Amino acid sequence: MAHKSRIKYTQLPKFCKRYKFIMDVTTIIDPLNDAQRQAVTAPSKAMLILAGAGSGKTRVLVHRIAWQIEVEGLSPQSILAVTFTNKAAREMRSRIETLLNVSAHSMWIGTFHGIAHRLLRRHAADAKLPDTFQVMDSADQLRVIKRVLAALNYDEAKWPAKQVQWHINAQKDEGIRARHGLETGDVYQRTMLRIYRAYEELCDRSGLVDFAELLLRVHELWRDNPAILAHYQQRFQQVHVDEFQDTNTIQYAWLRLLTQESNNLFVVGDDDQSIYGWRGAKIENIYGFQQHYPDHEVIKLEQNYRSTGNILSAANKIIANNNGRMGKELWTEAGRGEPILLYTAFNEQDEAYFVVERIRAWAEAGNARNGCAILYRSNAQSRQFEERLMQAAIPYRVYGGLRFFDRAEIKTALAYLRLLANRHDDASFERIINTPTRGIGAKALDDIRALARSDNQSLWAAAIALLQSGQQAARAANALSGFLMLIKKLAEQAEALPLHEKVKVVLEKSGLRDYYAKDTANKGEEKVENLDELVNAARHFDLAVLPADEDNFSPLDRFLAHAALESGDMQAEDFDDCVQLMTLHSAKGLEFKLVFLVGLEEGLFPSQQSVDDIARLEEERRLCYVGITRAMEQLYITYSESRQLYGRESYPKPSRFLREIPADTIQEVRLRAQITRPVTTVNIAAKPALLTESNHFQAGQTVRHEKFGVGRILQSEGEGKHERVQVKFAEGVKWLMLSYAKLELVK
DNA sequence: GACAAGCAAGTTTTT
DNA sequence: CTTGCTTGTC
Repeated sequence: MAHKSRIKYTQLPKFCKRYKFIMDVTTIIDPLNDAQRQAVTAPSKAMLILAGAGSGKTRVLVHRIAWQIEVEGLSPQSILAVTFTNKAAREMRSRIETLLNVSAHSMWIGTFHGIAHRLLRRHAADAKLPDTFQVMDSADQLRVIKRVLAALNYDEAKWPAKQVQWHINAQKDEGIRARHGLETGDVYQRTMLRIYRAYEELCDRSGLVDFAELLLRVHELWRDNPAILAHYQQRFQQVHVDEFQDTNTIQYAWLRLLTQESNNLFVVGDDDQSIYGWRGAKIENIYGFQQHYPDHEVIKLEQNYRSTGNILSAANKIIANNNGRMGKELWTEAGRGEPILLYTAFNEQDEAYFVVERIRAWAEAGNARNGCAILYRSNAQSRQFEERLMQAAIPYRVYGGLRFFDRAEIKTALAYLRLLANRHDDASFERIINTPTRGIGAKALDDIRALARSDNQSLWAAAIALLQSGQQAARAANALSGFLMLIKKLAEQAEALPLHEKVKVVLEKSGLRDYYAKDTANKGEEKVENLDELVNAARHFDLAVLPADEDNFSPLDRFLAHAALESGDMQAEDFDDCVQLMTLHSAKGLEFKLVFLVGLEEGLFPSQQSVDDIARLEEERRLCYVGITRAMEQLYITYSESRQLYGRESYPKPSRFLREIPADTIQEVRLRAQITRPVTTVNIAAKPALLTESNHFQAGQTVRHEKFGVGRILQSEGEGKHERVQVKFAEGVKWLMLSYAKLELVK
């Protein structure tokens, strides 16, 4: 494909007139600052955009793509844009549509996995996959691994399935196949290799593809089929990547194959926000990029449009403690804003109490609750905040729970559908052969498995063979034949129906819906509702205007792929007016007017498992940087002097990250005096306990606690709701909040 | 096949 | 302390 003559657009206004889309060009260019504009209008070559938090990275991507189409004259089909999450892909697509006022559906905008899946569907045969291949999510994968372990007779206690899964995925992420492994390693290596091999065989026979496999397969497809690779190299004139610092080895290898001829790779990322090293993301890819594309250009986006000066100053100072950064300093035209507020809690309940109290006041001042977030390092921390919020009757929403498509009943229903799509899907076969129970027990299943293994065939084929052999007892044979007939009948009945009718028929005729309806003990009612919701989801799928499809997906295939690849989608709704609770990891990419960064304690944040390793500690620091830069107007940071951990009281030290915050950006909240006063970075840890005359309790008094028994008050501090006392009980010294500990004066 | 008791473990998560 | 999972019993 011949390249059109290209003009440099650095001096934009002069050239505008040459184009008929003058309006569009100004809408594309005008809202950008200099660095952004430079990135958007750069000629086609390898570009690395280092985009700090809140510096408009999505804007640059969106405007860059618009620029390519409107000014460079590229057709939408020649645009590829890759993201990590479906949410990011959706947002990019819709923003392009808004900006250009055209449909973007002919552009390939999607996740690495979504795009890989699409490619594999198109080139299934060349990728050595059956047309009917199905995508497994990680729960499916875990089940398959458990099966493999059982088949190989490995003790699950010694070889935990989770660990095996982690190992296999790590291998695939590095592009390593089981056949590449050597038998020479130690027992661990050899065993893992054997399991990996058996797992690969099973997946191949069942037509199952896990997430890592999607990427690896596409890499191999392109590597081994130069004609196919050349086709896509020519088709995609511009390749855009979001969150480049999160790419792993195979994803980057895949991008390089695609762009090695034209160097047409435009990546946006932030080394300071790389927080997924633990799951294979290679921050090194940013450095690799500079070597692999020698003619690349680097543009830094450092102007921040989100946060106040104080917040940015703290973020800059903290991240400056990391080594080997690309180097970047955020700045803003906005003023310094409010100081960051630091609260030292006595225990985790006090911490929650304080946070919720501030949220209540903030909401009462007329702010929308969903503009406010509580961010924590680990999920377990959410509980006390939830309890407090519930007591205060403040609606809240916790991110990261069980997702719709991950629910057991949904997975079972999907297994029926998958077996209809592909009879040799062993994982689905096993899941549903006796659910609902139909008298097929362990014996029958063992026989089927044995036959499948000896004849190297799928469980479905083996089941038919077993039945025909007539070796089973009449009862078992009847049960098995009943199951096979059921699937055959379902397939016939559902054949011509629209998707949602298919789902409905499957739920009814399989007896699955009845099975849960009768199960009153285990929230069966809720499960039935979920199953009905699945029918609904399928109906939406039917109604959605599917873009004219170049690929040969059946609606059922699409639906199943959607369930595996976009399982998070259904929980994204329902924002309402809720306080947002989430981990720091899930907060990446989001912003809130008011942010509470809680639990800044050594051992918790940074996490205990990370403190001995510089690389991991630096990732924790980046996580802290991510957390701080979520805040737009006001940031609170809290830590507790005591915390219940695994049923034990612990007395953690304040997080080292606190000491990295410049003193002139932060103030300590002093409830007792109802004022805030500046705090120096040195004395944060050394907070003297204050001895005060208290309303009811005084040092020296003896009190009774319903759980700890009788004790003596050592000291007290705080007033009103925040009054607390330190009491020496037989089992130790405790700080108690008078507002919840029901203390009784003994004398 | 359902249910209870016993036991071990206990960051971060998307696809 | 909690949760989730395996084990054992009816």
